[in-house]
Amino acid sequence: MVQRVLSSRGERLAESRRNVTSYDVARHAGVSQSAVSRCFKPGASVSKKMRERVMQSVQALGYQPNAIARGLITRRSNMVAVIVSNLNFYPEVLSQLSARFMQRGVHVLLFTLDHESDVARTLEQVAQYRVDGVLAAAHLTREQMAPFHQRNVPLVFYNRSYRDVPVSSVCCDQVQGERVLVNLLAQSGRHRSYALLSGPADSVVSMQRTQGAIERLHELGIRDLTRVRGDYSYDSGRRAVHAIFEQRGAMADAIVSANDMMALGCLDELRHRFELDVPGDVSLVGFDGVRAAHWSSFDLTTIRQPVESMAEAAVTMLLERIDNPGLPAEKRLFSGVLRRGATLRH
Amino acid sequence: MVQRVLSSRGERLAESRRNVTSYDVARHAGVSQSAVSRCFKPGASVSKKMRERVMQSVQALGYQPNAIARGLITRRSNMVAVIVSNLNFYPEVLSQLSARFMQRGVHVLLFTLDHESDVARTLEQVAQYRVDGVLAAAHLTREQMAPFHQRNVPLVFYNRSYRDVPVSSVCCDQVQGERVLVNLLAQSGRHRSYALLSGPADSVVSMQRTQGAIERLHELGIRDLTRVRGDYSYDSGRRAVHAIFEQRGAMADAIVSANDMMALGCLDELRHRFELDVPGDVSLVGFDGVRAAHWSSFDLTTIRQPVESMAEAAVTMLLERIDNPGLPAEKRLFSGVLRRGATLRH
DNA sequence: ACAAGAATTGCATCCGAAGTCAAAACTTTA
DNA sequence: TAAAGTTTTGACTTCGGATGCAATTCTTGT
Repeated sequence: MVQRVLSSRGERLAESRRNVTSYDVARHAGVSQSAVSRCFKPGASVSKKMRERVMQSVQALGYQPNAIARGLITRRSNMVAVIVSNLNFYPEVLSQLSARFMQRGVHVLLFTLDHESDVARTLEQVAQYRVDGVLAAAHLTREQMAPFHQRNVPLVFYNRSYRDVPVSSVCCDQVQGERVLVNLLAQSGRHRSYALLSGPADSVVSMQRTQGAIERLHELGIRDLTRVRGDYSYDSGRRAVHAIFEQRGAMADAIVSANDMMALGCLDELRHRFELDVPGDVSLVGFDGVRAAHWSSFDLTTIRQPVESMAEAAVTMLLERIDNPGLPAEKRLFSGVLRRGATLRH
Repeated sequence: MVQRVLSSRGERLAESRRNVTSYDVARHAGVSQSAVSRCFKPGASVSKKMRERVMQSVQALGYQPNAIARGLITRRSNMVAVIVSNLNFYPEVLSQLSARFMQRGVHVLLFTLDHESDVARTLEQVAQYRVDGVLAAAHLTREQMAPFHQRNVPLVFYNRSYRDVPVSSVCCDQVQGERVLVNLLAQSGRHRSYALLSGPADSVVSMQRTQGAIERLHELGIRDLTRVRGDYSYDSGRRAVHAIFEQRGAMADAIVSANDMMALGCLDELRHRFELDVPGDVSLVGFDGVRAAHWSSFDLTTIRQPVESMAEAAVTMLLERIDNPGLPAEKRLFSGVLRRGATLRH
């Protein structure tokens, strides 16, 4: 009962404070609705006098064009979906993407995925909002991509590439990056035993990094390699150090971590729990170039992903494809930038 | 010329692959469009037979209701705007908010603000998309809030409270948190000189924290207080240590930092540049409870903001107000949780 | 089997802006 | 000044789904 009363009051309120529409403006200015609409279309045929009159009414009434209605008729929502998994790990990526989209007047509908989220349902939602494009920093199966291709919705992946699928992507060259790091470790000539700390089994990025490292270690004829797995988190890095120790019965001379967070965990555990010196006793390399890797407690040797360039490229690629649906898929691969820190023995 | 050809091809494509509409489904199923619409409205009056027939056609044609069109007629976009400043600092907040909104079937239109972004323009965009509500983890002036109040769009602030404005907010009690920290420092009885490291001048949160600390220090009769200012970043924390040293001619016994990031910068600079012992020579406290504060290199004493509870509260408050516009503004204040680390002398 | 009532369905209209096209209002030229 | 050309303007339709209401179908009771 109370509920009813409240909601009816709400309705009355909503009724009285209905949003100002282009018709209201038209009436107020004594012109047609079309005229009002045209005043908001850049490059439309409107006389100065008309534009002034309309804008005056717009000001007077506080009119704001309804982007929803506009989207319906133009079939352009002016929104893109950004799908990210584990937002916590790489906040800079989203931050960069968002800023760049906003700058170009495109709005971001954000979808975050975690292990418990229903990907299918999420993608359904993405489809229902008729976004103009999708930027995915998350893994999708081919079946999940298919609807976008069918509906001709441009799709660009960030740091996920699908070898045999003609879909656009912007990636950092994980394999090459790891090779550079392994080279660096090998060059010092002071490491006999290596440990490789991978990321989650279902992460393609981790797989590529791991593969790059193994490949190069193999080429260099390095046999003493211990492999452990983490989940990209700092804590799993700490645990990994114990796993390595238990597996070998001693610590490795060099640890190659699939990302920075885990590397930092390793570093802390090596120093504070094992009381080992890095780089004196153990060398350590990471991947990503997160902020904390630069902190003076760590000064990690790592490969920095050129996030700014990658974000710019991804945004540009997506918007180009929105404006021009005929463009073919394209994969852009950026090289990571080596950052020499102090976690590597010379 | 090429342009023209391409775009006309694009149009033709778009024409042929037009999205499936409810009319298409209706025709395919031999029923009316209303019937199709009703099948997607929970609790609508539809017979089993009808629903089956319609759903079969829906499957066959791959129909997805157009959320834009629905939003136009229902005046409910089912989207909320989330406005955040400096996304990099508190990724967990956005992550929590996004997950909770998604879980309740509400979509997030993300707006990020930085110092160079045009707030007015951004808010205009928010208004044009007719979002059902706004969750702001950023500072807005009263004038900037006004349009939302006028249009009856619920607005909830995260960690920004406006003393004299009747607007809803969910905050962490900054003042009380700082008082707890100062008490802790004072209790040890080993600190004579204090330094207070504030955040940016335009940050209300920083002001409150600073105020809480000063207030309590004053009550405790502590006179030896050096004040410096940072910008919340790790690097500014490092610089602050130098500023303190220069200002006093010596290091302070205790440093109260307005956030964790700066505290970590201080910590690193104290240890590695000044070669001082923390907590042996200097005690240090932060605020926020970011991940890195827990890392074993730091083990910072800080106040953890209960992000999960706060995000849940903010989301709930906003959605309640969307469903029931009559609800009055409400301010919820959560206490921070003291985390005793190892940066405090006993 | 039929009337009364309940449940289901379809028609018509609406949401708010944009685009088409022809009429109207200006310009320019002869 | 009239004719021809150009620019502006407004009437009307459209986008795709939701909803009030009347028409229809299905129940139920007698």
